[in-house]
Amino acid sequence: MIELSRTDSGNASRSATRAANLAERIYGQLKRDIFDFRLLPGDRFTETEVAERMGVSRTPVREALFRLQRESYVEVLYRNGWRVRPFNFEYFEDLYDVRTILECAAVRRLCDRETMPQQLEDLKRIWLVPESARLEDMNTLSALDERFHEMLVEAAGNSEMALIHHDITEKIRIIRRLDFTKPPRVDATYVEHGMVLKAILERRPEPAQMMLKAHIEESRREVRKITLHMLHSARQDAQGRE
Amino acid sequence: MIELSRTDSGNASRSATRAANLAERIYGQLKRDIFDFRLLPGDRFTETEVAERMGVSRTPVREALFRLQRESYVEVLYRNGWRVRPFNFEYFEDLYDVRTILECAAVRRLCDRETMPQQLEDLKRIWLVPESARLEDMNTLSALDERFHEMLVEAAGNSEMALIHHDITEKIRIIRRLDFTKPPRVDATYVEHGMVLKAILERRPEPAQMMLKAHIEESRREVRKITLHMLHSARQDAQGRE
DNA sequence: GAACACAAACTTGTGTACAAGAAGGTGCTC
DNA sequence: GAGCACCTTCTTGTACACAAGTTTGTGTTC
Repeated sequence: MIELSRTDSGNASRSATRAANLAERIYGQLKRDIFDFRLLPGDRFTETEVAERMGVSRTPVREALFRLQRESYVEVLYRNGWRVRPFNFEYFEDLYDVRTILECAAVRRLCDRETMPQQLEDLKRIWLVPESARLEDMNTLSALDERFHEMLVEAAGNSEMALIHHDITEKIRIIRRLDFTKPPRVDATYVEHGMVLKAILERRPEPAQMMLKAHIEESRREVRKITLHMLHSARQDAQGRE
Repeated sequence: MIELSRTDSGNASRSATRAANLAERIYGQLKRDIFDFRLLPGDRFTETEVAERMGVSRTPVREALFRLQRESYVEVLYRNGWRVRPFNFEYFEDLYDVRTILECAAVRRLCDRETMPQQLEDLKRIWLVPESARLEDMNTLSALDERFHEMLVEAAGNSEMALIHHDITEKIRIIRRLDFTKPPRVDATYVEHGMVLKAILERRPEPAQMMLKAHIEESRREVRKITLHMLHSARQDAQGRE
């Protein structure tokens, strides 16, 4: 089976299961609420409200909220409740840019190495496969795509860079998933990832960076188109529920 | 007077003054304790201990500690106290690398612009001065050096990149200050900053990046030498006090 | 009817009490 | 004396009570 593990201290989908402490569980739950648009950008809520809904006291709720605040998902209004941070497209654009910078730097470093790290082998096994062996499940692919980019950076060997990149990945996941709603992008992803990998293995940093950049740019463009529509319908859903 | 303001939500030296809430004050105080080696890497302590010393309850102390944990200054041992994270030189090396990557990317972007942002003018007024007008106070220079690099990144116009770079700056400040303990480095800093600025203003990205890289590398080398000695004597001081 | 003062209802910030669990010392057994 | 079980002590995790301050609605005045 494919190994994709990571220390992963902030994954919204998994942190709920291993609930070492309440605060972490609340953190995961809130994050998922935001990601699944149950809590919409701009929505206001109070600590007591969350505490009652989750059946715990305010203490762990506050701890979770402070973490989410630090990660800029929510903001506190002095003695006046909390708010899910409104969508800011410039924010995501900026994050995409930083992501590109870091990944390109990682690729450059990889090409400079004489021996390739294990991660590259793992990636080859996943992405350099015949067309018939390509996966089709959107959720799996979305997760694999994330791991492709993260593992590239991890392979470069700078843990702090990998950590920062991981944080960015977490932050843009909320809109990035939308990239995999259309099948054509799936095939394109296989092709583009494959080309990047080959360029790295052939130690050709310039083409590798260029293709990686183009690939991210393509995905970003796709997401940009979908997000507005998505947000709109989520708002309508929410109104329908009221 | 020179304007160097920044939103700056985590500066150890300033956050204590404007104590909006206790948690922030404790945060600043603890950070300063770590920076000034009153709390040494590896030192263990408890929440109650800190709370009593600062004359507050555990609640704001915990909030402050969680922030410091997230910024990887301290770590919690499950139901067994807290510890100042032991010095890890690889950690600082990695951060220096990421810093270099981000600043080089910023410089590249700056060179691509047709009009230069205001920040560049400010930096010129500080660093492109005759030798006679150079400042000599180490603390001021250390702060100005930090702002030079931060402002370069801010000038590039990507707020998220600037934020990440700012976080890194905060994290390496504890050892970076040591760079300004020797006068020769002061002169070198003036020369090197000046050269970088000129190269940017002349829209020559390659030399600009190379010089910036060399400058950071030089500073890193200097710090590397001093840190070990510094840490050693801090440990001896601490033992003498016991 | 409009504007202002006031009070009631909430909200977060902080302090405190108690619960769950880890570590280390103490006494017992062999 | 060595090893083990137990218990005390101390730690963080959580709940809850109260303080400080904001908002909002209501009543009064003009």
